[in-house]
Amino acid sequence: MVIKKVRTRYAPSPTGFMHVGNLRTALYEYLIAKSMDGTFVLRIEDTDQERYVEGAVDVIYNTLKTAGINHDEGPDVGGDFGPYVQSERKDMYLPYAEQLIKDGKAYRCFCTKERLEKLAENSEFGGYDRHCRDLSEEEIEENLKNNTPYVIRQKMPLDGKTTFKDAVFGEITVDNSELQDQILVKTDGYPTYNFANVIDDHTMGITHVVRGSEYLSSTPKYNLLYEAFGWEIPTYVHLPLIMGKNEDGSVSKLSKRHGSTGFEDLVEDGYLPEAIINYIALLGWCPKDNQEIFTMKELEENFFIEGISKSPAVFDYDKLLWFNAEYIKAMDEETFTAHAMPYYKEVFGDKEMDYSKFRGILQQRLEKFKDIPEKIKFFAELPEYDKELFVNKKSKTNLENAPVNLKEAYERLKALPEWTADAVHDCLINMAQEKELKNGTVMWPVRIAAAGQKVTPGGAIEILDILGRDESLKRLEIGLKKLG
RNA sequence: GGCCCGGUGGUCAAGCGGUCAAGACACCGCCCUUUCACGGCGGUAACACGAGUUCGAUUCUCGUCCGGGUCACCA
Repeated sequence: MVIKKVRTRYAPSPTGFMHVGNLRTALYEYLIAKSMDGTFVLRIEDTDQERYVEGAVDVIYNTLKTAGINHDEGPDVGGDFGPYVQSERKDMYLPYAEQLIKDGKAYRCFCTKERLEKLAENSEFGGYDRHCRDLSEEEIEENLKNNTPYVIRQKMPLDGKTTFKDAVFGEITVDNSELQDQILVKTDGYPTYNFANVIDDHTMGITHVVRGSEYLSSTPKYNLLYEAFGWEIPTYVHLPLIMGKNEDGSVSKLSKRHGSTGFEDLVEDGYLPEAIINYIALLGWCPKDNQEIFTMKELEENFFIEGISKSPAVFDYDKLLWFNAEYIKAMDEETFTAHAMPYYKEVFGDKEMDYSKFRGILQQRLEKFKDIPEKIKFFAELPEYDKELFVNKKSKTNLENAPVNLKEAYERLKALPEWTADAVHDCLINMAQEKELKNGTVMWPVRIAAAGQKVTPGGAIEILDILGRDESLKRLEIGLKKLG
């Protein structure tokens, strides 16, 4: 038995927006191919002339690239099955449709849009009444002669059932009477999505058709097409939908109204591409050992179709955020600083700072890089604050002892021969010991005076260290004045 | 509405006839501690319901209910 090499395809239409649901489909197609040493193909489905969006194809390229989903074949990289853009394959489809007409499996429909609209209004079920399915030769000839615009429809069987097998949902059977005589070729000569899809998948040798489960109910139509052509039916892998929470608590297919659902939006919001990929990989798929953090390479090695879930999954920003923080924590210094630099500049401009010290206080408490300015802006400028901040029960500080201890700390710090983190540390710790105070009783007022805010990344020592001697002492003086 | 699919804690999810029903996020508590965070430890919380099959059902079957998807000259 010859085992065919696995070929999957991602076939987005260029709308200028890359939804995470689509991205997850792309990811799974990629992973299915890679996990079986197969080929991943990118095909652009631009048969809808009216929806063409400038630059939309670039959005697809950029997204796939930054997400780390690299295609082996596609419009930009070529391949043996091109062209990879449907509009460039336009001429391929009509002959197939005409072949079907010849075989009695499709027919020309000359119905006007008006007639169809009326039909929809009057009928409970909607759908086409197969008016042109059995036109006489003469009628067809006449219409053709008059250049009456027509579409080509597929002749669905009127009775019986169609059964197909899906790799994740199992066997699904549908009554053929449910199936409409769907349009294969539009009046403008372009194929419909469904038709082009089948032709392209077959001619491109696609072995695994991976797509969202919203296509489950139209799959029998696809299969009837494959059968009509006598082609081998591919393996179907339908993916459970990604859902979004609505304001009223209900859920529905994730869409723009659920917030940032585009890959670019998410990145803009501060989520790292690796974190997004890692998160969506686990939305609807579970590894054998429950591992959570995955590199793309690990995903390629561990992915398996049986691990795909049947039930829809709600997109959870909290969990995504957790992944983001995990990825930040795992970064080496260079990577971290590269990501953080734009935000440092936002706060300090071109001023020289010791950024390695910022990494020290930030890396463990950052969920998104874009939170940096908010966290460190007090270094650039002492905020206005109320002296009540000096009061803290747990540290045993109050308005009576804070001025005393702060004054003492100030004097000791001022006398320090060198201003290093260690020196500051020893100085304050020694003071606490000598005075028989909790460390916190000394540290709290110092930190408050130095930072001017209750919560800070890092403690008193790190803050004094970064601030430097002059600025630190200046701020402590302000604090003393406030307390005095 | 017809058809299709799904239903394990708030969320993601293991499970695939016998388990005290994993784990992660979120939440709560304790510890660590110089605030916050990180880290460590612990806790609250689930098999939608009803029949049937079986010695035994979360697991298999059917029904009910709930949720979602789909019914275009859009993809």
